[in-house]
Order: sequence, then structure tokens, then C-alpha cells
Amino acid sequence: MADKKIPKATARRLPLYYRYLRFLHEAGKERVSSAKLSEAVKVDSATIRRDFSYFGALGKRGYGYDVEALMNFFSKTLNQDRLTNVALIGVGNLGQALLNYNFRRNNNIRISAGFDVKDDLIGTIHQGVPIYDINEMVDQLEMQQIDVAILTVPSEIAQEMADKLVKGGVRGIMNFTPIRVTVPKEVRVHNVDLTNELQTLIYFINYYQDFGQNTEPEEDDNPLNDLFYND
Amino acid sequence: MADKKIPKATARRLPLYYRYLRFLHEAGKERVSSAKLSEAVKVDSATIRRDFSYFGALGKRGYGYDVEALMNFFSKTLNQDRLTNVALIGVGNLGQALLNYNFRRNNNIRISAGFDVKDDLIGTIHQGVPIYDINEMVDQLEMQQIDVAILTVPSEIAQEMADKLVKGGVRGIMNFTPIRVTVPKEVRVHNVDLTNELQTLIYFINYYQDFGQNTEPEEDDNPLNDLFYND
DNA sequence: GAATTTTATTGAAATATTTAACAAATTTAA
DNA sequence: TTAAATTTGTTAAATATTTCAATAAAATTC
Repeated sequence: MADKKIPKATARRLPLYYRYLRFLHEAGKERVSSAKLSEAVKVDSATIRRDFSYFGALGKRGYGYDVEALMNFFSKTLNQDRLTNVALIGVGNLGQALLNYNFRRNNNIRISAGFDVKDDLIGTIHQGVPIYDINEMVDQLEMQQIDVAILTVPSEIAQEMADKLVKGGVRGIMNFTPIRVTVPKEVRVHNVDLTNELQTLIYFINYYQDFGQNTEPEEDDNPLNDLFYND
Repeated sequence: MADKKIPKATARRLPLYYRYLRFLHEAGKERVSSAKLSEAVKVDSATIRRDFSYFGALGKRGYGYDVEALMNFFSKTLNQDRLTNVALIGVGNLGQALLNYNFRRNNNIRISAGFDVKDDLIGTIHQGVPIYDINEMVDQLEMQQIDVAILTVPSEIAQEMADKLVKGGVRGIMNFTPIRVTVPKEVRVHNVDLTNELQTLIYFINYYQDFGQNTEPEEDDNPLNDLFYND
């Protein structure tokens, strides 16, 4: 692995590259260029080459990239060569949808334990995943050595649950609650805030009509392309 | 008021500010400082002040910001002063969870129509939302003047559905499929890729910890950079 | 009412990220 | 075999974003 610092923006794109490489591999493709990749993942080809270059020279000039080799490289880089167990905290509405979602299908990630407070859920098995009492959470997390959790509980108990997760040794939290939880700096939190997403989208379509991703042939110059927000 | 362009990074944080202002208002608070806000939303106070300043002088020196006034300002800015109807394309696993999710509770956003191919869904009402045949989609979108859609269909038909959405006049798409759809540049797509999220999280906890980069002040992290790839 | 404190605003500096440009390596075609 | 075409890797430039520092205004305290 490269000993240079990987920019966060680059890190966030890696799964995207990885997924498309898997697709190409499955389709029997042996080589791919940054230009072709760019088309599929909608990231500028210069950015792709720049991203790859942080990891060293992965391609060949005049040739492109070897699909299988690159796929394997990213598989390792993304820890997809070993199974990652994930805990689901809160088996409610969204939680159950995520259980069904089945991350494992194309990935070495699976939800291996669920936790809830509801008596009628505790002790049951959903989609093959056992649901435990939240009181057992710290113990179970330690015992099962789980270090990633998905947090889908009511806002009111989000921080409390985050504290328990930290106590249980979890190092990464995917937080679906709108609360920005406080955790020690060595624990990583990714927030997925669906309401925020929608509001931002609505804001953008009203004020930034020009910046949508465009991959279609450029129409002629649109004065809106330099629209400024005035109010 | 400022006639400067609002940075996208700023725009993405607006809903976060808005939500916390609503909370403060409900709690009867009349004023708030950028420092206090910073604590709750986990964004550096300097960034908050800078963000606000793009919209003009919203606060008072030595005092802070008037909660109600600021809340109302953002309400307008985020179009929360009028109802936004959203279409749900694909009433499956995740789709139904989103129907239950009920964006409307604290927001002027509601899913007002669902679309699917399954006969047993078509014609039914879920959470008060009528489900239509996907063949009626273009017509219904036009008739109901819906301009935002949530896309939760199987990958294979993601592009096809996106095309229909565009034809129906939709200007914003929240895309839960892993496919990066191609749309005209005036249509905005926000990608929410749950598998990507998890993989990135796993990458971060493994890679960035090994390299000791977890001491950055940003550890609580700028949550809003996590989701979007299409900028 | 003067002194002190708080805190927004603003411009500038520091970081981070994306895009552009192009030499070097390789492949392909003639 | 050689010339043309392709495509990477990398440096530099351009953008975008965040953070810092200086200042000024308002509010509070004494």
C-alpha cells in the first residue's frame, strides 16, 4: 500500500471504482481505460488517474488498467478480502429494510447481529440475523468482535447508544439518526441523514439549476450556467 | 443581501442548521451563538459564521443570532415554507421503509405518489400514499407537477426509470441505486449508496487509523461531505 | 457611562480537491 | 520496422473549501 496520504475525497470514491471493476470482470473484460471508467462512474478521468496514482503505478501507458489486477488490488485495499461483521442497532422500520437489503450479496459485509428494546423482537431471527436485547449489546459486541455498527434508533437515544457502541469497542458508526453524536476521536462516524438529503436536493434544484451532472452532449451555451444566487 | 455564489459545501449544511434552529425554537431559546451551534451540529464555528455570511449579515455582534429570525430565513431559503411533493419510484424493501419514514413529520416534504410494476401493489395505498403503475409514471408526474423523485428500483432498470423521470419533468432525483444514471444537465442527481458508505467507513477505520490520521480536529467529521459524488 | 466581554463580519492564508496539460511508455496499424 | 495512435502518470494550475486573524459592533458589567 502506498505510504502517501490518501485524500478523503479519493477514499470515498474507491468503492465506486471497485464495484465497476467487479462488473467488468464479471463481464469478461480484461482491460479498461480511465476514460471508459469515467463514463460509468461519472468521475472525471483525470481525477480517476490522479486517485489511482496515490496508490502507485497501477496501469500501463498506452494500455490502460488490467481489470482483474486492479479489482484485486482494491479488494484488498477495501478489506473486501475478509468478512466484516456489522451490528444493527435498532430493528425498526429502516433497520428491517437494511436487514433485507443484504449488503452481503456482492460484498464481504454482513449484518451479523441486531439489537433492540422491543420484547417481541428480542430472541427472534430476522433474515438469518439474531436480535438481542440492547442490554446485552456491550457484551455481545465485544464477544463477537464487531467493530462497525449501523445506528437506526430514535433520535432520543442516539447518543446513549453511541456511548454503548464505543464501550463495546466499535470503531465505525454509520449513523442514520439526525443527531450528530459525540464519540472519541478514534471512532469514525458517517452520517446518513435522509431528510437532509432531500432538503439539500430541493435547495439545489431551486437555486443551482445549472450544476446537475451532465453527461449528455453539451447543448449550446446556456446563460443559466453562470447563475448566481441573488436574494 | 449577498449576491455571491453559495458554495455547495455550504448549501449541504443548511438543512443541518435549519433543523437545529427548529429544535432551539421549540425549546424556547431566543438567541444562539455560532459557538453553541457548532457544538450541536459538529461544524467548526468559523465555518458556520462563514456559511451564514454568504447570505448577508444575519446576526448581531456581541449577541449572536436570533433563533426565530434565522429559522424563518432558512425555512424560506430551503423552500420549507411550501409543501414539496415527492414521488417514490420502486415500492420494494427500501421504498416501503422510506414511506414509513415519513419525511413530513418535521418538514414540508411528503411522498405523494408511489410507482411500481407489481400488480399486487398497484392500486393500493401505503401509508396514505397511492401506488400507481410505472406505465402511468410520466403522465402522473406531469399531472401532479412533481419535480423530485426517490429512486429505489433494481439496478437493471435504474437508467430506464431515470429517463422516464426526466420525461415527466422531474428536476431532482435521490438515487438509492448504485448506478450512476445519465441525465440532462439541468436535472440534479444525489446518490445515496449504502454499500459504498459502509465500504468507505470500513476503509477509513482500517486505513486511516493505521496511519494515525485520526487526530485531525475533524474527527467528529464533516458529515456532509460523506454522501455526494456528483459535484 | 466607561470598560470589558462577547461575537459577527471580512479579508487573507492555508488546505483540499479537481482539472488541465503533456512527456513517456506502450500498443496498433501500415 | 516505423509511424501513428493511445493512454497513463505526474506536475502544475485552477477551484473550492476551511480556517485564521484582525476588526468592529453590540451587549453586559461595574
